[in-house]
Amino acid sequence: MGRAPCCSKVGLQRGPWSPKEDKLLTDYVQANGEGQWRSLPKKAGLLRCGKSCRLRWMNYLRPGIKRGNVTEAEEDLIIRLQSLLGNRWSLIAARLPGRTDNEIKNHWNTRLLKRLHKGGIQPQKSSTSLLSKKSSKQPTKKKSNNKLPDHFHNTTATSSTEDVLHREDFSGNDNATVNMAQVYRPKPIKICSESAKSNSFGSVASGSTNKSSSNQEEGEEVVDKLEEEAKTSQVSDISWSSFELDDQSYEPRFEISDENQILFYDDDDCDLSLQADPVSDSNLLDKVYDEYLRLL
DNA sequence: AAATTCCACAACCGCATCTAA
DNA sequence: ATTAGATGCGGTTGTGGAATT
Repeated sequence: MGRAPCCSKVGLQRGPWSPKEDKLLTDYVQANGEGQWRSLPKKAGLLRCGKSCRLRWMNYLRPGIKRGNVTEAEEDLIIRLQSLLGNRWSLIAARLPGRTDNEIKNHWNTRLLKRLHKGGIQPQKSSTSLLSKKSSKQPTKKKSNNKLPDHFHNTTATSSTEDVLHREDFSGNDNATVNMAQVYRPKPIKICSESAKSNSFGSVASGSTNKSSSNQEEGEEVVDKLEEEAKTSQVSDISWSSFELDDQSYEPRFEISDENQILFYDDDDCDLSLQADPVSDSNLLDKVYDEYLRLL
């Protein structure tokens, strides 16, 4: 079904926001909260379209937004997540506290992409992400997932064997820009075999970006295998720290720390000190996976 | 110093998805 | 089941400043 424009553009202000407009919007949202974007401009005395207001608030005025100075750790995380998720900028942004999807997207398009190309690397597009099975057109958007508890936002379909990757709750935690790229809250992640072996520039170059269908199918097999085991009441026996496929053992690119944080790490060439802490709660992964299964 | 090109980023646009009537 | 409004997302464009010629 087609849609009419979100608002009539007649008489509306466009282009860069003035400080006065910013203040009007900030004051209104602080007083009334987010939402109702369509009616907000009128109520706030702004000659802007609701979409524009939402974008301005989300990307620039919202408290806790970090601007500029993207650290190497953050860049590395962006690259890894992009190789894993494709151009799901909102998902990637959710793992970088204070960063917005727009900023990450811009950073990727203007810097990281060029850097990768310079290195002869062909980053994968959205349609070829390791977690993409369907079309490249917004394959995993499931808005209902936002109704899940904050710490367990599921950003993909949960009613089938689709790829699953959970959004974490990072509110109030601002540690991810230090030396360690941190991801908060363990999220059940269906791991493709190749994704488990890839990371950053090197791994992107090593072939995870040009995944053949067979490799993708391999990853899906792993996912299916995990689910199959879970269905046969062997959940507690599933180890998320490693798994096997065709007599080969694949190590994940992350571990879950005792602070419920997922820590990405490299195996050789990473200079980001992304060392994994030992998992102190041996049942944590099973609990997380249980929670994931309940959602299914 | 002026003109041109490059670059980074803010903002816009169209569409997908959710939700309520 | 259908429809329309609201929201969110990703791709793309416009623009101002920096760098280069």
